[in-house]
Order: sequence, then structure tokens, then C-alpha cells
Amino acid sequence: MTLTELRYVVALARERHFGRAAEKCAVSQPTLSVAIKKLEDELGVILFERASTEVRVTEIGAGIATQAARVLAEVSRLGEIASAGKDPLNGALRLGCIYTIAPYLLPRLVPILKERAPAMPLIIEESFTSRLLDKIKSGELDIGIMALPVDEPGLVVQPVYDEVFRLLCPADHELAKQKSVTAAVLMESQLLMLGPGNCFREQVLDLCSLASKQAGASPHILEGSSLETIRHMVASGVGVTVMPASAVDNISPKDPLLRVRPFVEPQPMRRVALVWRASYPRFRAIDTVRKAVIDCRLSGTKVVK
Amino acid sequence: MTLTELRYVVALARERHFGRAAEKCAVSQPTLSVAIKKLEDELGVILFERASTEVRVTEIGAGIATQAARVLAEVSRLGEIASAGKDPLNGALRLGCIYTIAPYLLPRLVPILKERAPAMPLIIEESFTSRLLDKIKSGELDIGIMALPVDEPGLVVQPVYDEVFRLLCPADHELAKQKSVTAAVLMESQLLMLGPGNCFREQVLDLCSLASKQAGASPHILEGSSLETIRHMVASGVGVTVMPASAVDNISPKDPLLRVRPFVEPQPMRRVALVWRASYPRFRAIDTVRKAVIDCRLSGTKVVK
DNA sequence: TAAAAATACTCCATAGGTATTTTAT
DNA sequence: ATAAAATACCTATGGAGTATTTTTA
Repeated sequence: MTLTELRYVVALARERHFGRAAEKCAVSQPTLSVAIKKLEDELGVILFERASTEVRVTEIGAGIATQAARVLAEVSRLGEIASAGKDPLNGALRLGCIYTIAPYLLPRLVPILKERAPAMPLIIEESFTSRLLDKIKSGELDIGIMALPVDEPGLVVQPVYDEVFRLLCPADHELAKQKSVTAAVLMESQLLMLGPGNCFREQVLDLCSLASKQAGASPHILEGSSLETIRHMVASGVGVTVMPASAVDNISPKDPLLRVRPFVEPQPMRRVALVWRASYPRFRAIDTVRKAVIDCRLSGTKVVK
Repeated sequence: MTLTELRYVVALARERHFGRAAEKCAVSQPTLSVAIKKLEDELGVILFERASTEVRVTEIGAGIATQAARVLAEVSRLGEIASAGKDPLNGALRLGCIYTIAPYLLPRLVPILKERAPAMPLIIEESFTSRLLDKIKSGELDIGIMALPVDEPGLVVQPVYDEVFRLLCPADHELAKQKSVTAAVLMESQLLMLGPGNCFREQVLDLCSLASKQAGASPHILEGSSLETIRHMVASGVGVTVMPASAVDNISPKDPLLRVRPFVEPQPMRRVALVWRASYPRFRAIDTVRKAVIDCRLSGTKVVK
């Protein structure tokens, strides 16, 4: 049975004339004749009474034609679904973001995407890098925003921007007197940092190990559960911390409790990237996200490439 | 787009594995791969994300697969409709019968058919031969029961039985004394007969013209609107009439008002036939009707062939 | 004789097969 | 190295064409 045959049946049931029905279907009369006969043989039922004067639809033929029309209607809906889905900016995008980026990027990113891709609702999830990667691979998420390094088979990684780190210290701290600081100073202070699982913790630890080689000492570490928590702890004078620029560059130089200081060149930084399954087909959706991220113009960041 | 392709999509959406889906569809893996790709190209949409570890259904792919399953369900209903209609004894049969047969045949025929073809409801219409023929040709009726001659292009005529005529006269009539009568006696009596349009009228008139050649006289004719009306008129002594055997053979020899007498050999008779469109496909339904008519065993009839 | 459908045949597109390559883990 | 999908290539079915025949009014 062929969809074409069904179209022929519907046409013939309407026209009651092989020649005219064939014309409507843009095929020759024998083609239609043969096809109808083939379908009748297949169904084991006579659909049309052929007489020289006119073609009559049998009772069964009428039923079959009606049902055939229904089938064709459902088929046409297939086409509609496809064309609705043709636009990559149509349909939900499940976006994951690591904890140390989300609160600073998403408030800017979401409105931009909402404007640029109104038919693409965002389903957002914040988590650790490793959880995000798992969910992207399993298909629970479509795209992730996270810091490098990321190396997972089957996933595509596209760096988007580099973000420098800053020192955050109490306003009355010794280091607040300096215009810029070296990583070595981290050795000499009570250092607050995120708990395990956060990639930013690793990056800060890398910075420390680098510094410790030079200074020959280990920092005094105290852990906080989120950057905002750590920020409040710094404000209360517990110690200093390292922050991504986007998390602290909104702090006024005249803030009563906090001071932000850059590191000396070469400034430590993290590289933030988009990550998606290699097989994910909505390229334009990804690119739209990338451009939107860039257009967030987070302070202390520089677009890659 | 092919129904086969839709089956492949449904299978692949379920299996999420080209090899297994192909197996379920009883085709080779490349066949399924190519077909899916072809459909994706046609719809202009990626339906499946291919990764080496697993196949994932895209959002659109899921929608398409669901709709494809719906299409296939509707297609399978086509098959059901066909197999339900495969039995010629399934579905209504529109049966026409002339006025001078219907009241005597149908009371026996309908129960027989109802028993032998319970799934074939009868839609019955009584009319004149010419009206029946028109309706059969136009498709309003499927089959007709009527007296010959019938010669209409496009229609098939199958004689079923011959039915002799009888003389019906008042019990106290002169002719009631005879054991059998000749057609010539019709010339000598007040003759009741049906009005124009009835084929039986023509047959009786033929009988009279035959007789008049021998007797050299014309009958005194009075018209009635139906055989039953005429019967009552005969019973009231108005005159005599000619009747088909099946209409009068139920009259008792001891009936207080009426007498039935056979004609001498060769007895006048009518040939009753089934008539249908040459293109009408339900052969077995026709044959079932034919056999049922024969099995009515109407008195004074003899099966043809 | 004319109109309409069926048949005969020819051709080519394509669905499906096997063998092989590519790709990613 | 292995598993899975894609690709290449071949074959055969059958869909569609033209020309012709059959059928019937």
C-alpha cells in the first residue's frame, strides 16, 4: 500500500472518472487504473464499480476512501510538524551553567535570548561541571556553559571568553592598600574558597600551588559553599578570596566593607566555553547562545578568537 | 515519504539503535539508515542524533515519530475496513421487487436471507419494473426481482423461476364449474386487471390478444390498483381475473367466495429474474439471494435451468 | 462509432541487499 | 579493538509512461 495509491483512491472517489481523477493527480489514466487495481487486490476488495458510462464507488470503497483521506490528513500534519521544527530557534533549549557563572551571567543572558529567540524557551539548570557534562551526554541538557578544561568524548567544546580573577579582601585589610597583588599574597592570608566539586576551587588551588612554588608556603584555607557566601565572609573580615571578575566588578571602590584588587600580569584567568553533544543538531541555537553570551559584556572578560 | 519510512522512524524512535530497529523491521541496517536519512532530507529536519554510543531522538523527531505512529494506526484501520467488507454478505443490500411479486415472495424471502446472511441487512423497495431498472442503473438499488422481458444495457439478467398464471373467479361463477380453462374464456367475462405500468398487466393483455385471435372478440376490462384489490373485487362478484399462481394458490378450494382454476396446457406463465448492474461486485450476495428465492418454493413456480 | 477503462510493453527511479569504510570509544 | 552507523555499489521490483486493445452504449 502506498500513500500515492491512497491519493488516487480519494481522487477517484471524488471524480468518479478514471481520466479526470488521473488528471487531478497529474498522472496518466493507465497509471491510475493500475494503481487502483493493485490496491484493490491488496485489500481483497472491489472499491469501484466500473461501467462504461460511469464509475460508481462501492459501499466499501466509500469507507476506504474516507479512511484514506484521514490517513492523508495525518500525513500532512507530519509535514506541518516538520516545518514548525525546522527553525532551530523553535522549541525549548535546556541550558546548564556552573554555579560560579550562573548568578552573574544568566540575569543578563536570559533577557537577551528571550528577545532574540522568543520561540525558544530556556530550561535552566545550575550544577557542577561534572554533573552538567553527565546530563549533556545523557541528553537531559542540550548545552552547557562552564570553565575549561573539559575533555569528554562525544562533546564539542567551544571557548567563548576568558575571565580574569580578582582578589577580594576586607576594606580594612593590609592588601587593600596595594593597587594590584601577586598570587603569592594568597600564601600570607586566611584564604576562603569553595568546597570540592567546584572547578573554580581547582583553579584557585592551581594558582596557589603556582604561588607556593615561588613563596614556599601553603595558604590557610577556609571553605565556603558559594561565592556569595564567601563574599559575605570576606566582608565580615574573616579573610581574603579569589573571585572571577564578573562576580566582584560590580563592587564599588567606595564599598564600606570590601575592596577588589587585580592581580599583576599575567593575570590568572579562566576560560569559559559552551559545551554540547557533537550530534546535537540545532547549530543555530548554539550560535545564538554564544553571541548572546558575548553580548552580555561581563566585566573583566575578553572574547576568545 | 513512504509508509515504510514511517515504520522505520517509529521503530528507531523506540529502539534508539539502528541495528536493532532494522532487525525489528526485518531489513538491513544500511537500508534503515538510508531510509531515515531520506526522510530527514525530505522533511528538512534532523530526527535523530547519531552518536557512537547511542541514538537519541530529537525533540522534533519525537513529535514526528508520534505522528507517524498515528498515521500507521489509521492505515491499519484501512485494512480492518477492507477485511470487514471482504465478505459480500456483509453490508446492506438494496433490493427492489415489483408489486406483483413482493407481497407473495418477500414474506418468505426475508426470513431466509436474514438467517443465511445476518450481517446483510435488506433495504427493500417495491415499484414498477421501469422504476426499478432506473434505480438499479443509478446505483440506488443493488438488485431487482422482476418479470421478463428486461433488456437494459449495463444490467445483467438472470432468470430464476417460471410462474404459471391462474384464473380467479367468484365461487358462484360459471367458470368455477370447469376443472381448467382456456385463455379464450377471458373474452367472455368481465375481466379485472391492473392499471398501466405493471408488467403483469401487459402479460395478461398478451394472453388476451392471443385468445382474441382465436375467439375473435375483445374482453370487457375493469382496472384495479393492486392484485389484492382485484382479488377483493372478484370475491364480490364483479368479474374474473388472471393471477400469478403465488398470489392465489393459498386460496382454499372450499373458499366461500373464490375459486382458482388452472389454464389448460400450455399454461400461460411469466419468467421471474434477478437483475443487477454488470459491474456490481458482490456476486456471492446475488447468488445467496437467488438460492433464497428458489428455496421460498412458491406454489405454481418452477426453477429455471 | 465514440468514450472509457484495461492491457501490454518499456523504462527508469528507488528500495533493498552486500561489502566496506568511517568514526568514536 | 570494537561496535555502530555511514557510504559505495549493485540488483530487482514496481511505478509511471506510451501505444493499443477491449468493452459497451
